Formats: sequence, C-alpha cells, structure tokens
Amino acid sequence: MEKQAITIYTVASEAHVSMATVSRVVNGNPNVKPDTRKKVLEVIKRLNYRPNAVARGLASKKTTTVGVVIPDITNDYFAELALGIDDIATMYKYNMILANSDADDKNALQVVRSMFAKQVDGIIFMGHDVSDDVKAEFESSNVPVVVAGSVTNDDSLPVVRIDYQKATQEATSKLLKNNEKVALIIGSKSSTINAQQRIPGYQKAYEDSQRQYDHRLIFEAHDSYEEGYALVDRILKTGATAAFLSDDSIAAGLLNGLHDHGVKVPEDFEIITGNDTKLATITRPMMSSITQPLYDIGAVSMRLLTKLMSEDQQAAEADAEQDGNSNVILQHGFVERQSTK
Amino acid sequence: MEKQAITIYTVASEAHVSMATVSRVVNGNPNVKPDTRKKVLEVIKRLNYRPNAVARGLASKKTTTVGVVIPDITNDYFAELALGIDDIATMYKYNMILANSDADDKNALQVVRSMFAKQVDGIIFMGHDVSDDVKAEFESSNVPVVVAGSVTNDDSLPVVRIDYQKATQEATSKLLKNNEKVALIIGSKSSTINAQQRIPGYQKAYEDSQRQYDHRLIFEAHDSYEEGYALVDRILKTGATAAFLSDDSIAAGLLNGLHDHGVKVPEDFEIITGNDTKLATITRPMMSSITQPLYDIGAVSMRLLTKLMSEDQQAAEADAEQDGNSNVILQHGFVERQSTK
DNA sequence: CTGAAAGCGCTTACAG
DNA sequence: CTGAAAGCGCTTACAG
Repeated sequence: MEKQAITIYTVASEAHVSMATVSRVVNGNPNVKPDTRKKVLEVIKRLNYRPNAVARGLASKKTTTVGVVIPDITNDYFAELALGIDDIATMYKYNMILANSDADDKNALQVVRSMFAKQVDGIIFMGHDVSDDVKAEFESSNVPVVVAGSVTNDDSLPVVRIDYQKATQEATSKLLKNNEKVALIIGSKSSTINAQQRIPGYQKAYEDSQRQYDHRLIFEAHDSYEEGYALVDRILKTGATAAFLSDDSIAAGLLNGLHDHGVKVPEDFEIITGNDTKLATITRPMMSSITQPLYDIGAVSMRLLTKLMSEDQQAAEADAEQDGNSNVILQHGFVERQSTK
Repeated sequence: MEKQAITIYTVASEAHVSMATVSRVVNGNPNVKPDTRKKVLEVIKRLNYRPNAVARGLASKKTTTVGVVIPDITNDYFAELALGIDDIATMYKYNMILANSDADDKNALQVVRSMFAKQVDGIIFMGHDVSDDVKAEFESSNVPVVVAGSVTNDDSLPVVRIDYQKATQEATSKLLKNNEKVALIIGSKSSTINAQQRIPGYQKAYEDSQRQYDHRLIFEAHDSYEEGYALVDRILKTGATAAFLSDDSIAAGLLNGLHDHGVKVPEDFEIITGNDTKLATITRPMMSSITQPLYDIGAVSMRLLTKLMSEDQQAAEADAEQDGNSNVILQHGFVERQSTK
C-alpha cells in the first residue's frame, strides 16, 4: 500500500482553485482573497498537506538549506560555534547540512562539492585556510560563504571572529610578567591564523617587554588532549615556565601532563588557554583563559550569511558588491582562574 | 552576469547524445557503449558539469540525505555518535541534515517535520523518548528511522545501543562492595531508558548484594557540569559515599564539587561514570567508567539505516517487515581509573 | 545500446 | 485576486 503522496495538485482540485493559488497561500502571498485563503487552508489541514521542499527548491532555486563545514564536531570549540549557527539557522527556517572535514583538504573539497551539488543557499566554513581547489569552488559559485571563528588565506571571504593577534599578545604579556620564557602552542605555524595573527601577537608581546622572542618556544600541535599531554617534555626542555595555548584540549593535556610530571601549576608553570570552552573549568586547576563569545561567533556568522543570501537574491547581478568589509570582529576578554599566579 | 548553469541538456547536445544517455553515464549505468561513455565523459569534464542533486531528488524520489536529530551537539556523548554517523554517511555518499532538538519535544517535532519536508531518505534519532506527535510523524511516513544511543518509548523503532541495564547493574555492584549507600544519578526517572533499564539495573545490584535499595538515593539531573556540581550537598546529605552517573558532564561536576567541598575521591567517595567520553580522562582524578563504543554506535546506526533505506526501496510494499529484531546491542565494558578504590 | 517523452511537485511570470 | 502554462533539471519506463 504505497501511501499516495498528497500534492499541491490534490489540494488545488479539492479546494476548487488553481495550483498557483494554493502556492500563494502556502507561501503567505497576500494577494489572495480571505475567503479563498480560508478554504484552501481548510483543505490543507484536512488533507494534512506538506509541501515538498525538494520540488520547491527546484522550481524556486532556493533550498533554504545551508552547508556547514566543521573540522571536528567533537571539538568543543567548533561544537559551540555550531550550536550558535544552528539556532539562528532554525530561527530563519534554514536547515543545515553539517559535514566534518577532519581538517583535511581532500575531505573539505568533497564536502563543499557535495554541498553545492545539493544547491545549498550558503555555506559557513569553519576551519583554518582553504585549499586552492576549495577556493576555486567558492569563486565559481554564486553562493555566499562566510568563515566562522578563524581567518583564512582567502581574504575575499567575509569572516566572523575575534582579534586573535591582540588576544595572543595580551595573554603572552600577562605571562611575560612572571616568566622569562613563555611558550606559544598553536596548530600549524604556516596557517594564516597563526602566521598572520598569533605569532605576530606573540612577538609583539615580547617586544613590548623589551625582550627578544625565541622561535624555538613556538610549538605546533594538533587539537587533541593527547598531543598536549605528550608535549610536556619538549616544552620543559626549553626552560619555558609558562605557555599560551590556542586550543583548550591541548591546554588540558599539557596541564595534566605537567601535573603527572610533578610540575605544579601555576607555581612552577603558568598556563593560559585560548577558547574558554567548558574544558577550562573542568580541569583542576581550572585554566585562566582568553574568553570568546563562542556561541555568538556562530550566531553572527549565520546572521551575516542570511543577509548575504538575501542580497544575493536582490542584488543578483548588481555585482557592485564592494564587499569591502563584511568582516566582523567580536570582543574577546580574559578570565583569571587557577592556572596563573 | 548570471552564470549560465550548465545542465544535463547542455552536455547531451554537446555530446550529440540524449539526456537519457548522459544520465546513464553519470549514474554508472553499464548499458552504455564504451565509446559513447568516453565521449560523454569528455564533455562533462570540459564543461565541468555538476549534476543538480535537487532535480535528481525530485525525479528519483531519493535525496541521498539523512536527517540526524541530536539533543545537544555540545555534549561529547552525542558529538561522538554524530562523528560515527557522519563518517559512515559520507562513505555511503549521504549528506546529513543535523538539527539540535535541545531535548525538547516541541523542537524535535519541528525538526522532524522539516526533515520530512526536505524528503530525507532516513532519520537517525538521538534522544530519550519521543513525543506522541513525533511518533505519529514517524509512523505516517515511509522513511526508516533508527534510534542511536538510547532506548525510547517507541519500541517499533530499531535501535543501536548498549545494555544499559546490565551496565548500570555492574557499576552499582562494583560500588556496593565498599559502600553501603550508592547513589544513582540519571536524567528523568520516567524516561524509558531510566525507568526500564538503569533503575532496574540499579535495583538488581542491590538485590544481588542482599540489600534493600533506597529510592531517595536516585537523583535526577540534566546533562550539565553545573547540575552535577550543584548536586553535592543533596547527595552528601543522604549519607551516600559513592555514585554511578549516567552522564560524564554531570559526573565531572560532581567530582569537582566534591573536591571543592573537601571530600576526597576516591577515599571518601567513589564515582563511576557512564559514557567514557574524553571528559573521563581529563578530570583529576580521572574517572572510572563504563566504556561504550561511542563512535561505533553512531557508525552502526548509520549502517543499519542504509540497509533499511535500500530495503525500503526494494521491499516497498512488501510490508512483511517482520521488523522483529533490527535492534543491535553493542558490547560495553568497564575501565578502572582513579575515582574508585 | 540509445532516444523520445512523460513526469517528479513545485514556482513564476504573464494575462486577465 | 486568480488561473493556464511553461519551466526548474533530472530519472524512468517504454520502444526500438
């Protein structure tokens, strides 16, 4: 017994109106006589008619679906952003196609391609830097893309983020007060966010304190607890007595690793972490941290995207798009907890 | 300058074949002469033709998209499951529409409705219990649904999970060895997973040890660190000296709360947590835990769903569907760490 | 192995 | 305020 799908055609004939009229009431078009509307609404209700979004998407060229590429859904930082994105998306009646890129360029490309194939109306890109292939995909499409919570090598893309340079500078400066050698622990040194923001911020802090920074104090690590934990020996060997870490998982790993090596935090080693996810308060000692409006970064990104998507619709060919500065920099802060003196 | 979309029609005319033939080569249909295939493939490449998945979805009634409802994307437990789901989905060329339900029935209903409107081929439902409305949605659709990582009040739904009753029983029994009063901390007492699995398991453990359980030792809490932290006083007041908690965030909260109240874990209070997410190893002391194959629960759910989706296609009306037992129970275990003696 | 044609379920000008 | 008709970009029998 195949359930016979009831379509706009069924409704139209039951209500003795045209499909166009049914379409109008479904879409809230005001140009419908109240009586007609009422009649149609009744039939819709009686038949429990549900518009087919796929058909609508094909006809209207709008899918009310956005693509969200996330490096790792199990990383609290990105998960918080995703929560903000989802809330706003839902508010605007958008669905989100979420796909993990594993921070891998090959995956990211596949993911983006498949999102375009599905005709998403926009994309939120979380991740550091974009491969040439992905950049090409973005450029050859008319679909707006916004970068959330990072800064990439593609500066034609609008981005919502904090001032990573300043944040890094501030954290490093704080640490420099009580310590001669402050380590910086980040992802890839060559990624844009690190090369152009965090490392310069780190250097500036050294300059501010009239000291020369030592590049050997800059460590690369993937965003995982284990890598942080494994870093202990190498960091200690440099004589560093403090560290700023861009990722909370790594920071938690380092913190616990230090403890297990008998190094006391903050007495013998100070730590400031970068994202203030819940991890920061779960560790003992709790970690002092740069604070970020994580949820808001996601929410603002999605809001910006909705704006771009509707402009896209109107402006269409008005390629004026002086896309000068659709970038938005949110405020960050600092919270002192137990991992600093 | 609207970019002129290039469609299957463009390819067909450039290659001097019919759209049907282009469709065949795109879909890997073997009934195409090698020469023809080659010619078409060349044109596709030259034009950089990308099939429109929306049109395909409308015509074929398959969207290669699945809906995933998740109570809270920022909860490590669900995020780990989602990772497994996404990996397998990607492997099978499915995209996933991910939506947070906030563990709220109203939201879940909206979310599910909008997934059906988007014509998803299947749904993975994470969450405890399903409202009547949602159940009705599920039943009135032909779309297969699988429940991942819980057990719900709708036992017509296939589910992938562990044996929560046994796990709870084992954990409680362990704790009962050194403690007279062992608390059980769960979500809602009336949810199916708790009423039919965890509470009975808890009681059995008491029976096994020839003791009478005290229902006042069963606490309800939402899955958050803060609630766990706030629970300390109430739990201590009962005289309990140990607890099994179903959620790691709550457990971490309790653990830290205990510490801040000067109660030593495990010396004065033993803790076993339920999900073995990364939190369990980040806290100090690290938490002993029931272990679960989190990623696999997600992966197996998705695999099961793909199976159901293709059966659905074939069986179609063969409603035989003795849906006897598509349930799959994965193995759990236990890992001793530092929160137990 | 290949093509012509209908159809998927909507929306969108266009007329009136 | 309403309807007839074309069209969105594919797939799917059906014929041959």
